Amino acid sequence: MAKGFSLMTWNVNSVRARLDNVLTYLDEHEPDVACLQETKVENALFPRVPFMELGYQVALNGTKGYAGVATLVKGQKPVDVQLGFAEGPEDKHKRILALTYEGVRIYNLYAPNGTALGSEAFAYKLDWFARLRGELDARFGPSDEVVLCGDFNIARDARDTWSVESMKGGTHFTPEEHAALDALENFGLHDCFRKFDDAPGRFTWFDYRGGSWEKKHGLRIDYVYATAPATERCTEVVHDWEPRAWDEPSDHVPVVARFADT
DNA sequence: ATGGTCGATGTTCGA
Repeated sequence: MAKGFSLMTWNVNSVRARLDNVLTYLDEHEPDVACLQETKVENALFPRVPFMELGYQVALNGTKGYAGVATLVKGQKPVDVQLGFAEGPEDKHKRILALTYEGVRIYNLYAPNGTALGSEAFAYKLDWFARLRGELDARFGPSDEVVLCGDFNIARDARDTWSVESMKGGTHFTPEEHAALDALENFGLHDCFRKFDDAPGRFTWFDYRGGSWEKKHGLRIDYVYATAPATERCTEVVHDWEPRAWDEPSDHVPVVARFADT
């Protein structure tokens, strides 16, 4: 018997710049676990107190001014916290934080952006996904309850772009990135949102530039992936566009999933 | 038309 819970993932693009928005959202929605990406702050300067006042305990993997993830757990101490990859060279960009909640291993992920085709950063992105698949192989089986959520910086298929044409020549929609995501899925992971909704245009990110939000020109790059037993427990995944319309928004929207009792 | 707007940092960079 494991208790049901709600899981939010949100790339907040600086937790300090977005503090009021994030606190407002957590206060209204009270997710049991909240995975934040792009916190852009070293651990010592993370604003722990206002989250603790909302009842959250905080697990941090941040660095100065760039990238960084944080996982907030409501009313419980974070269990079996892992920062970065389990093995091999350090994840120096601070993009991974895993913990266990109600029997589920929850990975909070901020995949590398990739910057430009042919760049070192693009090669690093592909290698990062390969290492992630390797870690799953080494530590879990597809019958374990594992959830990977966060900003994957890849649009999975044409429905997840506002225009395939606009993606040409850039990152986030290349054969190499799709192969990397396929390899991850082939471990035995399911795209939970697509269990409930197969429509195009269900975006999670809208560029600050060029009036993308007003035109609804976005991408779906934030995901909740789960192994089969966890996917069976998943009863809902919502992309909440409301905070994208608030003042001083993140360019990403929160994604909230619900997992049932077992 | 290779633009544009953020955030952290420092007079650019990554996204």
